[in-house]
Amino acid sequence: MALEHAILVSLLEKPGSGYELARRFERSIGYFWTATHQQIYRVLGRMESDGMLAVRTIPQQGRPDKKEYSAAGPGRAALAQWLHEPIEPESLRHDLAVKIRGAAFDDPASLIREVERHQQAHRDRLARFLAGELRDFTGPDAPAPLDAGQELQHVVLRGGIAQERMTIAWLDDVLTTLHRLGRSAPPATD
Amino acid sequence: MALEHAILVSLLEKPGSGYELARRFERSIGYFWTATHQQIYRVLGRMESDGMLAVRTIPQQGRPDKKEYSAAGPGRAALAQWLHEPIEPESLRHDLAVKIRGAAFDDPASLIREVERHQQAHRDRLARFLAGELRDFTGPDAPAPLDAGQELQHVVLRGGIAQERMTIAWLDDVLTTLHRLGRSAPPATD
DNA sequence: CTTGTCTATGCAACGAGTTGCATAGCAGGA
DNA sequence: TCCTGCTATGCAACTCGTTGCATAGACAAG
Repeated sequence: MALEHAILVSLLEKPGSGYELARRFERSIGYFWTATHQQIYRVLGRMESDGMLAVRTIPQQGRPDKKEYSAAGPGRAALAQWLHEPIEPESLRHDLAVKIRGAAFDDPASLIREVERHQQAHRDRLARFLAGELRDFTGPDAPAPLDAGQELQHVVLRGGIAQERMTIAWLDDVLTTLHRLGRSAPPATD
Repeated sequence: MALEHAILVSLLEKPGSGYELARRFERSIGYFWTATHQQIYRVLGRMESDGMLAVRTIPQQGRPDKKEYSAAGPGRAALAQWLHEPIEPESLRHDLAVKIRGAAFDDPASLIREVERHQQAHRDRLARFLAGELRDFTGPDAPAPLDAGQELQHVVLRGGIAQERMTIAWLDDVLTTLHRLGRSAPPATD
């Protein structure tokens, strides 16, 4: 149920349309939450009919009207209430780990390419995160001093950076293990 | 759709009932995947009717019969096929990060307790992972040398350990930031 | 001129995951 | 004695998330 709250946070940071929100979820919000435009439109519609959001319809030429949402009083109050409720620590879901463990019943070496592909995706994501950090928080064009909201955005981004670095290092460990098993052990054929 | 595959991996490692699988998902499989008994029973039923699993009914006294599942030929073949298909790198879902960023619109200091609670949960999980590593892989009672399956289980567990260590360190960073904002900045009231 | 991409919204169907409840005997502690 | 918890399975109702599709004009590249 945190998608609602992620949307509220994003709209408090800056009002916007469903389409704009979807693009933010590909960028900065995407550091810690993903959502497709479908989910976003559905949840926005529900929140609007629950009176959690204010809407302003902006007519446009040659394209559908833009509906700009903002988090009005009730939405902001709902967010504040949620912030004071305890939540459960995350549970893990890691498909690649399922594959790694499953490789015992196939050829471990055949997974090497897949692991390398994932590692490259994480390297790319790390590069994007570092570029964003430089642009928004630590580079010469960044505002100084940062306000509280920016400090909090920065510490969340540092979490994403740490996550990617850790994952890249772990996948090195996985690759070393797969290479070692490929040399010493034939595929399991039990 | 990876729950099916996680179940297949677990059943290949050792056949068992739905109930036993549910408990494995609280332990070793839980390093990288969680599932409740409801999900497991439902998926087991579907896989059984699809002929992916072999079932053996074991009568018991004073409790319902146990249905012991094992991954027969078709199930194993399906797993092998999935292992050779590429999958998408994980997308992140981190409720606590939503809260941290939302704290800009509330009192940052009021989140400190919640973050500390999460950090403690991660410390506990790290302790469980380290105890499991000692028991199964690096301690005096562990088998030596490890076979390929055990090596792969170990590298997955090392991933969990690295994840928990990274998270604990990041939450230190978050706490430092929240304390700093609590001292210097009043809650946003815009 | 056609193909593709971007803006902007939305429906429909499906599968995945959560929560509450139900059955039912057996064992152990307050 | 009562209450809690363990083994063992399962139904029902719900929300969340994904995928495919549809509309429709603007604009750029080939």
